[in-house]
Amino acid sequence: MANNLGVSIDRSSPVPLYHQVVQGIEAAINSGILEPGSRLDNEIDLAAQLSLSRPTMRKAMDELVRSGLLVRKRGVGTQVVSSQVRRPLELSSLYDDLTNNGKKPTTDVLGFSHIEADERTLATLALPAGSTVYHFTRLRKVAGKPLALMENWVRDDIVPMDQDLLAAEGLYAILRSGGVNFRLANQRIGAMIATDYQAGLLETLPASALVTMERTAVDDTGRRVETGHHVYRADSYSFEMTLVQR
Amino acid sequence: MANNLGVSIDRSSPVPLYHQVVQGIEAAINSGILEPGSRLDNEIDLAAQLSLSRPTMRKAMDELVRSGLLVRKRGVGTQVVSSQVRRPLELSSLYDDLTNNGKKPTTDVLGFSHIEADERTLATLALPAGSTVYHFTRLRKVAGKPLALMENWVRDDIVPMDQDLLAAEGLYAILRSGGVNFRLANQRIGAMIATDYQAGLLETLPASALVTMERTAVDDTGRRVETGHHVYRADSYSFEMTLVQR
DNA sequence: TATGTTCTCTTGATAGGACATACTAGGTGG
DNA sequence: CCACCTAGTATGTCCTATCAAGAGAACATA
Repeated sequence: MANNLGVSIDRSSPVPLYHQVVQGIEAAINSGILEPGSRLDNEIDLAAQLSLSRPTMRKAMDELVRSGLLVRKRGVGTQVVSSQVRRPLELSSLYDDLTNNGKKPTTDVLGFSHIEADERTLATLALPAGSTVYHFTRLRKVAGKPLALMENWVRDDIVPMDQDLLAAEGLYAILRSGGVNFRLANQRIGAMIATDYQAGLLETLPASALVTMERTAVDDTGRRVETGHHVYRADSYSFEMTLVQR
Repeated sequence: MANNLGVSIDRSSPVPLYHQVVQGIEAAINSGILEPGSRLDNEIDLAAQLSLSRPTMRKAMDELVRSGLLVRKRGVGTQVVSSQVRRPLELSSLYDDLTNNGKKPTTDVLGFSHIEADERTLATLALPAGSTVYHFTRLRKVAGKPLALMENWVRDDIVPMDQDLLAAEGLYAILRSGGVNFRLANQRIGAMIATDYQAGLLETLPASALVTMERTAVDDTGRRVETGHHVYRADSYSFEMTLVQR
C-alpha cells in the first residue's frame, strides 16, 4: 500500500476525499493499526503519502479531532487519544442506534390518533392555532425486554401516516422517505419516577427510575417536524457522549 | 460599517479572523440584526464585504453550522435557524455553567481524603496499582437550595489540593491553574432513585428521581485527570443539547 | 398548457502556496 | 552544571484558484 496507515484513496468514488481519509483513519484506529497514544506523521507527510493536498488532509483530521479520536498540539504533532467505545450522539432514532449495534428491536404501537394539537404542541412545533397533528405512543423492546416508551407528535402536512406503517418502518425512516431532511434537534435529558402506567408497560418495579428525553427535530426548511417525549428504563439505558474542548 | 451585518474585522488582533467572524455573526443573531429564518448573503459576497477570502468566511460559517446557529443548502443559500436559548454543552464544570448564567452557587465540601485508589478508579484513570488519588464529596447549592451532590477522584501527581482550596476555587479552576489543558471528556447521563443519604443532603423526598452523570476528563497529554459521579435533583436540573446533522 | 431542457446561482470539494506561532530540544555561555 | 537562547519542526491561519454538484427559475418545445 502507498502509506503506513492502510488507508487507500479512490479518486473515482463519489465519496469526498477528506471523508475517505476520515473513514480510513477511523478504521486504522479501530483495527489497532494505530494504537491509542501513538503519534501520527505530520500533516504534510501524510498528505504526500496519500497524494493529497494539505488542506484536504487537515479537513479530515479536523473531523477526527472534533469527534474526539485525535488530539493535536501545535509544534508537537497529532496523536490518537483512545479507542474506547463511543456513542456518537448523532441525529438518529433509537431504532437506528440499536440496529447499528446489532440488536433487533421490535416496536408495538400502543395508540395512534390524528388530533387537534394542544397548546404546548402548537408552541413546540410552531404551528398555527387549530392545526392537527399525528399523535402516537410506541413501546420499544429489545430481545423481548421493554426498553423505551415513546410518545410523539408529528406534523400532518408532510407525509400521510397510519398505525401499520409506523409499526413496520420507524418514524424517522417514514419522514425521510417523505422528503424530510433533518438538520438539527434540540434535546433535553432528565429523570423521573415511573408512574404505574409506565412501570407496567416497561415491566419494572413501581416507582423505579426512568431516563427522560424530550426532543424536537427541525428539517432543512426550518420546520419543526416532530417532537417527542421518551422515557427509558434507567437500568438499561443511558446517554454517552464525548465532549471536545476547542 | 463596511457590511450589512454590523461585523467588523480587526486584522491586528491576535484573534483569528474566522473567529472574529464567528463572534460577529453570533452577536448579530443574538442582537436581532439577523432574524431567525433570514437568509444571509452568499459566501463570496460576505467574504468581499469583510475583505476576507472565501475559505476564511467558510471556516467561520462551518463553526456556526456545527453549533446549530446556521443551516446551509447547496444551491440555495445559508439561513439563520433559531436563537433559542441553547446550553452549549462544552467542557466545563457546573460551577462555570451556573456562574455564566448569572446565578451564584455555593459549594460545601462534605469530605476530603487522600487515599489509595480502588480497582474501579485505577481502571478509569488508567493508573498503576497502588496509586493514590484525592477523593472528595461536594454539595452544590444555588440560592441556598441544594442542586447537586458530586463525588470526584483526581490524580494527585498534578497539583496539590486541600479542602480549603477546593471550597474556594472550584475543581476545574484549580486544575487549569496547575497547568492542565483539558482536551476532552467522556460523559454518561442516566437516572437513579435517591438513596436516603442522597435525599437527605439534597433535601428532597426519599426515593425521588435523580439525574446521574459520570464524567472522565482527559488532558492534552492523554492523562485521565479526573473522574466524577454526580447526581442532580431531577426537578431542578436537566441536560440540554443541540444535535447537528452533518 | 404542460413538460423537459438549459442556464445560472449557490454551496461543496480540492489544490497549492505563504507566513505565523507554539513547543521541543540542543547548544552555548555564564 | 544550570540557565538561557536559538534553530527546527509541527500545527495554525490565510490566501488565490478552480472545478463539481445541487436547486431553482427561465425558456423552448411538443
